[in-house]
Amino acid sequence: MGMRVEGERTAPSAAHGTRRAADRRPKRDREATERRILDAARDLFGEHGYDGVTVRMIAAQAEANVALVNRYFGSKAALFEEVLTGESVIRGVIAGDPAGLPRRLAEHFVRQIDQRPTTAMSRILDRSAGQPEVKEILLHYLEDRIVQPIIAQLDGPDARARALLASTIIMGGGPVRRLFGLTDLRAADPAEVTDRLTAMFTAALAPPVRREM
Amino acid sequence: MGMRVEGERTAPSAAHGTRRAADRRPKRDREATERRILDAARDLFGEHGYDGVTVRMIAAQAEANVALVNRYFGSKAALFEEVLTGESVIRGVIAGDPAGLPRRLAEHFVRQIDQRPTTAMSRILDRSAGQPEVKEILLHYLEDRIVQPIIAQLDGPDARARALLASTIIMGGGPVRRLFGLTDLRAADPAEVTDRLTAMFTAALAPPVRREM
DNA sequence: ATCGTAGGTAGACGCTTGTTTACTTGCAAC
DNA sequence: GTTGCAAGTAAACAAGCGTCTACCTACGAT
Repeated sequence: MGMRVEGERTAPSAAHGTRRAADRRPKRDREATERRILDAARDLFGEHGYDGVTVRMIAAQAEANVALVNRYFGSKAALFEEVLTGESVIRGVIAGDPAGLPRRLAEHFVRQIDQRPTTAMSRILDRSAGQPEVKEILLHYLEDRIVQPIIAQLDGPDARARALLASTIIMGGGPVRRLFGLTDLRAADPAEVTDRLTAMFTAALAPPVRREM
Repeated sequence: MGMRVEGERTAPSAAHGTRRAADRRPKRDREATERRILDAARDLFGEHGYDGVTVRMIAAQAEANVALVNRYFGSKAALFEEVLTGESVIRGVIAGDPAGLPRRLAEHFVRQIDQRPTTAMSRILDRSAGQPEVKEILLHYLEDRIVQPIIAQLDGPDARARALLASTIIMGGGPVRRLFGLTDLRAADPAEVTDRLTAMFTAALAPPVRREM
């Protein structure tokens, strides 16, 4: 329980002041500790969201002292921001030819259903929008990483509104997955689900058809 | 600020033990107090979600004492459940002919964008799934009020998966609205947005087309 | 008038949160 | 060795949380 594990540090981290020897791995390695904290934070924030995670949980999973979280990262919110800016999987999904964007988004969605350890990102989004202290952080992330890149690929009017409709699907996936579990969605044919989602994203993003009234 | 408002009670509440006179409105009216607490809870839970609301906030908005919240409703979670079971707007939206279901859902979505004091429900859903104590409450609500009614209207295989995809849109609306505000979505033509959402819901819910492989 | 009781209140309980303050300890240079 | 300093630790901080207990007080019945 309260025992401290000595082994299994991850990397030499050869930048401890004036370190010269190659394999020297000190028992006290700030860089490695920071990395363990960051990894634990990414893992836990992805699983439970901002409010669902305490700094003590992070410290425990990182096998580090509670005080180090704030000492190295300033505050819980700053650590959250650091985790967020480190994530950039969705960027590669959005980039590409505009015509294939709906299908790429759909495949990304399905991919998150299939593989168990999902990219922490989309799971962070839903449950973390509570406190005003992180709302701004989240807003910036979504704006820069999702909405604006999508808008850049859209032609025609109301590009922003269309991008927000697509974001609705993206952000709704988290709560649904978390509440209902993945088994129900996994039960269906993946190709079928992908086609459906592609159609949904297309409906959200496609240029407006001319309407007579 | 700390002053107590005497007037503006809402109803006579003619069931206070052996009350006989019609218009007698006591300064101490448990029924009215319960109603004020319930209204405040519905309002605040809808605005900030379960975790974002404290019983002290509820008591303050209801102009009631903090202890009364637990005395009358048992606990914060129980009050939350009461609020949830009292909401049933979405039920009327889902009921009707199956062919028009996507459009009814879309119109419901747009309606929530347009009118400012939205039905508290959909705004409660997103931010409230944190603690296990409410997860089950939420799950039951969504299952009984949304997923199962939708499934009942669907033909063909994978009805549950299709209903969950539609739920994704429904549940994604909350976070998007809360984070990005409504102005961006309101800026677009409502009829256009409704058409888009109808297409999105249709793509999620329609019976599968036969696929050759 | 008075009295019982239900409605309402103030305050504290125990707990958890994020954060900070002293303190100890390992490690490397001298 | 001894010393200096960064890394790490334990314990407390103030604030906020949901909840509960002991106490007032208004009001209908007597």
